[in-house]
Amino acid sequence: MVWILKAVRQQLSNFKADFFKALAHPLRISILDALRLGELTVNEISQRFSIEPANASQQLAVLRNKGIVVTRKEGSNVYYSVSDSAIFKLLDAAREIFNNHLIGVRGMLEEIRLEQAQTPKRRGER
Amino acid sequence: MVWILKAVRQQLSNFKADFFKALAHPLRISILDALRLGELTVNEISQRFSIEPANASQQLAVLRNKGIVVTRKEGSNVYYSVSDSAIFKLLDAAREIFNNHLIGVRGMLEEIRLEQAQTPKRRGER
DNA sequence: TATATATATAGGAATATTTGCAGATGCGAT
DNA sequence: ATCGCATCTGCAAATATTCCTATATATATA
Repeated sequence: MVWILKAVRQQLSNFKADFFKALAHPLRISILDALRLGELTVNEISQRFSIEPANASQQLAVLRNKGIVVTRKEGSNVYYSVSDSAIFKLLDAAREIFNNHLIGVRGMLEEIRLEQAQTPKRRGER
Repeated sequence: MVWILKAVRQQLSNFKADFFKALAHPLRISILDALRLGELTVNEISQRFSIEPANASQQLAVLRNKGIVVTRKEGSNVYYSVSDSAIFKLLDAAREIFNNHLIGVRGMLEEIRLEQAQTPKRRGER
């Protein structure tokens, strides 16, 4: 009957992996950071990050399907908020790891430099 | 000059996302859990999880590229260990979230059920 | 009722990831 | 030097994800 334990452990790993997969997207990370200050509607998020409302709704759906965010409907608006402050604890732990080891900072600066060199931004552009 | 801040924030989100992406794999989650008790060689990991050594090495390379694990070479063996105990803090935070909300438990049971019923595969089911 | 707004979902093309396997590399022993 | 072992890397097919467009649904307003 040991195979049951193995199967459960494997399934647990699968679901932890799915959970991290939900976090493994730049836009979704940014959205969660924005939700630190409180709930936001799809429209507000789409405006804040200059993306299509459909795209915002899609990314929020990914977070919602994993239970990371919850919704509250008011009129025709849907307010999204983080379901559990432990989520922020997790994000803080991630930040601590970044601070400890400066993972990828050199590469990050390099990428910014390349990005600007490829598509030079004009003055006053947001 | 505001675009610099935006670019930095976006790059930070990119790198956090890459970090979570490295965690977003069942095998890599299992490997990190196994590394809680101390360092392991590629061979030990491949035996413990019944996978090809090449596969173990590949998954460890993903973790190594993100600085999540570090290596120590001794003879022809390479010992892997977690680089920062904050990693375990993060995994614990993830576990707390799971315990708080039982994220995906319904889906987990569902998947186990489907796995058992996989032999007679049904139409229209994912 | 019709119309506009807010959100959700379906489909598809472009892109990225996973997986297993073959070959390459490095190291110790003979 | 060759052999055996441990590890790493490259390749390619299968699979999954992203992002966009179009459409659907629900709600408020005129």
